[in-house]
Amino acid sequence: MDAAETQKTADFLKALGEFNRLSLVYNLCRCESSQNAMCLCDCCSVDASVVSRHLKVLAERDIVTFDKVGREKTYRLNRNKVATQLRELADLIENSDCKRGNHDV
Amino acid sequence: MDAAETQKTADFLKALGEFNRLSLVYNLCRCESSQNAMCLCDCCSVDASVVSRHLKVLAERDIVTFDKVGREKTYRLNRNKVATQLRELADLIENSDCKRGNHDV
DNA sequence: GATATAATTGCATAATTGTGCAAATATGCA
DNA sequence: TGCATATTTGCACAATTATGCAATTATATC
Repeated sequence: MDAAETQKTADFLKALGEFNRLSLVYNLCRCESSQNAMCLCDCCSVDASVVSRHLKVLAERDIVTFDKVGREKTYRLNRNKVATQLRELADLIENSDCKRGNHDV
Repeated sequence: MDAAETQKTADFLKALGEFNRLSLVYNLCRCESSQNAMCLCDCCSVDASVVSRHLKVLAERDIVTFDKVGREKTYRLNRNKVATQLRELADLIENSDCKRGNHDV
């Protein structure tokens, strides 16, 4: 586990680990179709500019993806990608143990 | 998903989402036996007081547990608990979708 | 072109967080 | 008791981050 990899995982977790950003994720979680940013504003009582910045952070970590349609940006959650990353971390934490067999992590 | 629950999950992710703390977790990951704090200091180049504080944060979120043996505190990773929390989040993100069947989340 | 809406950006600021150092506390051992 | 080691805490400070507001950009519609 090199430092760059560790940093990347930390950044991913940090992106999810903020109240308003996690609220946005949960909000997108409940919707099959893409949601535009203004719609997402409703779920957290902060300025639209703040939502914009939080969505940018989530997009940078590939937690959400967006399409630009006209003047609107519609966001959707990268369900599989996020779930996979979380499960990989879970597996690593649960199974890696040099004393129990060195699962080459 | 109420606000308190969201905050709790965010705090858990935030605890893991910091470089030195995640390094400590990875370090504990590789060891079956408990490790004392001084030993854990080696994995990140920061002051012992900093390690102490990071371990406190991890303990507050129940990511690690410790035993006090003499003047030493030995820490071990709550593998199952952490892995379970991560997997539950993964499942929620991957499966919850009101339009696709409302998996009562 | 004029106007309205969606989203971003610049700026200032408040709040939080990570850090190191020195001192304090707790424990073990001679 | 005196000294060494492990850990925590108080304090100051640097760095990061979250936020709101105003201005700007981009696009749609009249």
